[in-house]
Amino acid sequence: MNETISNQYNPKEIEDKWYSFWEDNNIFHSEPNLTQKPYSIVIPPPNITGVLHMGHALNTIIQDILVRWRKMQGYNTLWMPGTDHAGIATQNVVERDLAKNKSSKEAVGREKFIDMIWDWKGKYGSTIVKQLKKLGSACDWERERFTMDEGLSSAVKETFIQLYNKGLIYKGHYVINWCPRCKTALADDEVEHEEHEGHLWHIRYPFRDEPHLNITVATTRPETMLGDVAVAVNPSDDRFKEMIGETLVLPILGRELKIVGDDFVDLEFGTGAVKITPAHDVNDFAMAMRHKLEPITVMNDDGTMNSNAGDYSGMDRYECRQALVEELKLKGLVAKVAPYTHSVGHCYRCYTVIEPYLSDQWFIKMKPLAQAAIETANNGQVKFFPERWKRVYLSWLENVRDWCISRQIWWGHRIPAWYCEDCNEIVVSKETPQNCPKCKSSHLKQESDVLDTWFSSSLWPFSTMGWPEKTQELDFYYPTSTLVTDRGIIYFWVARMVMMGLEIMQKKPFSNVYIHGTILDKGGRKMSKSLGNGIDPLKMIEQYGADAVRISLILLTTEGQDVKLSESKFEMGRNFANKVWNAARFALMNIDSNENNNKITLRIDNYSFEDLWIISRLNYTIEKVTTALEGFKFNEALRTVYDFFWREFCDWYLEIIKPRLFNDNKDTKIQEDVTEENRFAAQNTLIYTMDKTLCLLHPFAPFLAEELWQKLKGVAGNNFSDCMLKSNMDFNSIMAAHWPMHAPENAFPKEEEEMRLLQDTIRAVRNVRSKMNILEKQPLKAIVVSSFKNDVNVLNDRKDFLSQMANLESIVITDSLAEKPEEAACEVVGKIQIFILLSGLLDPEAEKKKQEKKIEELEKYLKIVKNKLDNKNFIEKAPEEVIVKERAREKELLEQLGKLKKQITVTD
RNA sequence: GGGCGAUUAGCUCAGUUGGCUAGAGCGCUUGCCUUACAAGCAAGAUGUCACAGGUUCGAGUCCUGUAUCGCCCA
Repeated sequence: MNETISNQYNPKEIEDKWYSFWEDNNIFHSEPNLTQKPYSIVIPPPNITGVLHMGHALNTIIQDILVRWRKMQGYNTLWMPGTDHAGIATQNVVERDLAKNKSSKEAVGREKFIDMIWDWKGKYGSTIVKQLKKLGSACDWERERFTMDEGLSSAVKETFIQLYNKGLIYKGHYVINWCPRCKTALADDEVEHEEHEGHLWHIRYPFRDEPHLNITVATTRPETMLGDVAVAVNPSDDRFKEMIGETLVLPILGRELKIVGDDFVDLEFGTGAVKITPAHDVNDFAMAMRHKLEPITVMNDDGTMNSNAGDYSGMDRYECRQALVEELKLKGLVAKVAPYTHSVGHCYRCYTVIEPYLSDQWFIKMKPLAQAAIETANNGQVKFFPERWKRVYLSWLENVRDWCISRQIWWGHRIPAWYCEDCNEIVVSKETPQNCPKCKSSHLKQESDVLDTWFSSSLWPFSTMGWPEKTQELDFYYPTSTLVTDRGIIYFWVARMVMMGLEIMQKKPFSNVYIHGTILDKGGRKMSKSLGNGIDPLKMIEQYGADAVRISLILLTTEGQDVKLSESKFEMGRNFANKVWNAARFALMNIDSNENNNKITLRIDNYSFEDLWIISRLNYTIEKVTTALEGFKFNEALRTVYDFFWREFCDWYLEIIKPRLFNDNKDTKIQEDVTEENRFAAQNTLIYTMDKTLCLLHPFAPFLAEELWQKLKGVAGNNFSDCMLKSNMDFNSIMAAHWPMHAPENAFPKEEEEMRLLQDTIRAVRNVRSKMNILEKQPLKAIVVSSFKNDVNVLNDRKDFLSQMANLESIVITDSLAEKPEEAACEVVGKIQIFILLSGLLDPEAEKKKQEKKIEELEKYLKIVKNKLDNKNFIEKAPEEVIVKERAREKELLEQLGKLKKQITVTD
């Protein structure tokens, strides 16, 4: 007996140990090596403000599975980790701290404020990294990057300059999405739309020359009317077309407004006449440009009304709305107030209602970049899993507008542009310029805006590998292999990485994009802080172990579908981990140490039937798991290992081989048949199967797999036949073991077929036992009848096997029975009939009823099968193999029924 | 308004190219503390595959439509 391990798996005892072992041995790290095949993944960099949630956990686990699996397959694997500076989010956190002390970023100043954020980052910015490690992430931490570190900042500047010089970046005066709380511009996709039940106000605008007449316009945001510069109607609208060119008077401010004709106006909306407020609406701005109208901005950057708003100046936009409507009502200018549901944009960081706002911003021209990104997906160079996300990606790219990249915040990459205070020249440069290149003035002022955080994120796949320097990493690992992410950032991040990769590197950033589902709560709602319905992965790791969390999540996640999660679901993973642990415990208790084993040379005939069976099942499992992983079907891969390990290896194989292992126990049946070689063959198969299964399991449950693999290896030794794989590294770790290979010579279909027959027979006996309330420990007498000679032969060969697994004291196997045994319970399964002799225990009435019920059931099935076979069309059109199958089924059913009916007659 | 996904056992979900007497986990019933595991073992029960049409020898699977729920875009 070898080292005994606890009879319950305790993950806490081993997880940190193995993580340190992997880190200390530098096994997560890789270096470019042109003789090897690369496999690389860049992590979606979590925000430094982030705290690990279930979404991160799932995302991380999937990447870890891929990385560990490919590493075992012999790829030179890089998983590039890092974090994102998260401009607005991080700035908000530090601002909130300041506010607690009655201070503000304005009070401390830009430079000091940025220092404070760096301090904050130093203190808390690695929280999430530590949490990722708890999950077991095999990231190359030596290469960890941060979007604001020196190298990445250089990449950002370089990219900006390249794009600017190519005319793909420009500065312009346009209506953008403005968050009045964050006081910054946002990109279109950073605005979240939500249906609001608001109102549609119909407001009368009188004609200048005939004040008793008016045109009614409809708006959901009446406060913006203060910025109106015209009223537009559709030129084909018979109601209004005669009025084009006439002049209206804007109520309250008295501004004169021309009526213009524009096709854009929707005849159906509101009254058919719309006010034009170019400074506060994107469409109005476009119309104003067409009609050469000068925009008038009526708000400040904090959402209060500015001096153009007359008496309303200084009022908050919503106060203003209310007051202004009151005034209009008093003046009799409100024609109608209709309830109106419309979509309202909110800031994705603070959920404040977005204000369309005219301002000076920097933009990237998207059309040319998008075109290349579209082609790359269309020609299959970048593939999506599941494929449907390709369409989502494409539809965004096809309709994308120019990307507003400037942000009026302080934390981020400052735009590398300077303005000459003398001649207004814009200088874009990587280094701070000393003089204006145009007028030689030294009065240069740097642009105060920073870049959208997603700008730096879009460079992530190559900036992390050292670009703009020429590095070996870029040569070897770029383009990366797979990107794993959530559907929520297909626009923000995935599409932009493709555009930037193609533009800057002239190569796609990755080949595959795997989009996983979103983790929801029990009721199918998104997990969120405000709802308080989140499940903390760290708490679950603490409670169940990291492997249990990993196993459970993967078992629950079918390709790309959302996952409804509750805490109790983690029991599934824990129970499986415990099962694996205990199987290994069994192995450790029942294998000899390696010295003994080395004395014996095994030949194929030392192996028993069940050894070949489990080797064959394992072989099949290896193929299925590998294929599933290749298709990103993680759930199917793990489910396959799970079913094999539990339902075949543990439930059957381990039970079957017990007598061969317990050779010092004289009570065990069929002891005398066990030779030294045969016993060793069982041990060898046991170890072999454990070894390979742990390898298959390792990407999913790395801690457990490593612990048990090391333990078994410690006992079984390196030279234990060929069952243990040599490490491809200088030291031993399952991380460096070879991924098991499917091999045709390990398939034993005959044994698999025979095992099915045996299992059916054994289950039938156990079934009788259970129905008759006979304890397992009580041996039974059985007679097995089959008119199929092959079945009889197989069963005869495996008599001991049957006796052992069904606890039979005697067993008779025959191809026919002269008469039905007295007082016997009968089961019919497949082609065979089993009698269990139960003198004095049997209730003949109950037995008869049971048989009748069975006959009824079988006749129902027979009818279905007959109907098929009697159908001429079926015989003509169905494939041969299907017909053969149905015929066999018919034959079997007839056989079963014949036996059962005879049975009844005899009983009567 | 447009797009996508879901609807299968009490619950959570699998179900590849149509061949299905529709599966798993949890829960439930019965019996077991059997020397790896009670986080376990053995045996079992449970379904108008959302609905309505259609294609087909054959539909949970393919097509059309409807309903409900969810997500995204405008």
